[in-house]
Amino acid sequence: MLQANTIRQERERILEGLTKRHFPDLGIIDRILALDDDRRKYQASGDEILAEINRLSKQIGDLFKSGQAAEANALKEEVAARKETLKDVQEHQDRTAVQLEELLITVPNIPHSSVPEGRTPEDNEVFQDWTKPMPDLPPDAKPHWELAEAHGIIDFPLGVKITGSGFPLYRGKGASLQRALINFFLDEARQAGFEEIQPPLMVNADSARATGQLPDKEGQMYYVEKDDLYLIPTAEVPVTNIYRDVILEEKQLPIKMTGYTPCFRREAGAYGKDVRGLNRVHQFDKVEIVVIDHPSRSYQTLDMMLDHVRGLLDKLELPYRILRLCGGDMSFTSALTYDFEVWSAAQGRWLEVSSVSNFETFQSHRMKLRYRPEDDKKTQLPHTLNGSALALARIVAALLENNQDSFGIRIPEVLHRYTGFDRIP
RNA sequence: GGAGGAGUGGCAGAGUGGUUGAAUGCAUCGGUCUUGAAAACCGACGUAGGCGUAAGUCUACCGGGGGUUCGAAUCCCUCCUCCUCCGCCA
Repeated sequence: MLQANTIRQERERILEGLTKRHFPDLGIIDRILALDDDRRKYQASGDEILAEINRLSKQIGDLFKSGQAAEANALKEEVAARKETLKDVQEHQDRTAVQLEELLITVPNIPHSSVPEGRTPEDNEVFQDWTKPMPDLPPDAKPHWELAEAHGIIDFPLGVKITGSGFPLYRGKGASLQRALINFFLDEARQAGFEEIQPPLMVNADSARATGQLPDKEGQMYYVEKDDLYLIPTAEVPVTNIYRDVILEEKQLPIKMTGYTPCFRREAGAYGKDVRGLNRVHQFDKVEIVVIDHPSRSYQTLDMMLDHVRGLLDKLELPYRILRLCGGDMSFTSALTYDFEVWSAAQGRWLEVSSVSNFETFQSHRMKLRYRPEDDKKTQLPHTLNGSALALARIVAALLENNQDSFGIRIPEVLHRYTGFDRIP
């Protein structure tokens, strides 16, 4: 969420940013500013009345103590009159504050200057293309869902039986491969200085709101009505919320965390070839990296995170490219996002396996995360960043397809010590 | 799930209706002293919002929300969390 103050001070930059996003309602900015003016006006007069009431109350107390009950009772009536006025002012103030909040929460983050123009995924910029050779597939190459079935490592129908579509069941070497990838990703993150976190897999509404899932992505999350809890769509939600309502010391920055969790996404209404096999599922495993850093360093940190993800994909020997998302395709909360896509050779398509973003102060403001600069008493908003490192299901899809030969599937060398086998079957 | 108790500043811990945003101790920061350090002493030390160039000043906040009252950390209602005992249980 943007701050009303920022909008007032940088109105032009905000308007340009929203234009780049193709945000349809630029008029909202001036409506916000008008509401904010109102809010301040109401607060000023409300505070003035409160101050007067406080003064009178003290006088009443003193009068009672010195036995002047009649004078005290006269003042009581004055207070009562002021409270009538106050009630009216406060109603206006509250209503204005609510309206302001409702508008502010609908304004997306302002894109970084490097974000390319564009409306749709086709407009995303290929930031780093794959220039090395693509996998050499056998003539009878199969898509991963057929390979998975042929080798008995993923059972989609069983997932349907037990739960429903989009909940794959991994078994045998398929299950081991999942576990191997998770451990590999976690070890790499730990070696890169990220603290490992095992967070709750359900969050309350406050947490979901803080990272921006509520209210804009409500339909994306599974909701447990009886306990008013949401299944997490990504570890980002619980892990970032560790620092909700926290004031950090500047020297604590950067804070680097990683966490493995299953992720649950409803993906309502999605069917067809895009969702075959592991391409899009309701439950998948992901290792997330989250960083809270000083605003002056956050874009270097973003580069560091890109390097980290590059390293993972290099070690897994998967062909990948990096996209810089255009203004129209970026998520609501992000200021700059890079997507990693791996080549899934048998399907002949790129699959998104990681999204690495800098949210600048958008999340920290929304969740009241601040830091205290060393040379200043006034708290500031740090930048928050996160990225997948990595999302499993599609990595597995690409791995199966790209590494198939006429006899089976070759496991990348880096995973051998985790799987305990080097081939499937 | 049942019964009882409790939630106050970074921590500990006073405070049951009237200069209490909140005593005191610890921690932290600045200073004096010291060759240096420690100790001792002096001082500072919450967050957010409004007004103001600033100094400053006003308002709100003692788990969350609501209420009583001229006035609430203090009384009432409600929710949440923690502790103890019982029940259940990976």
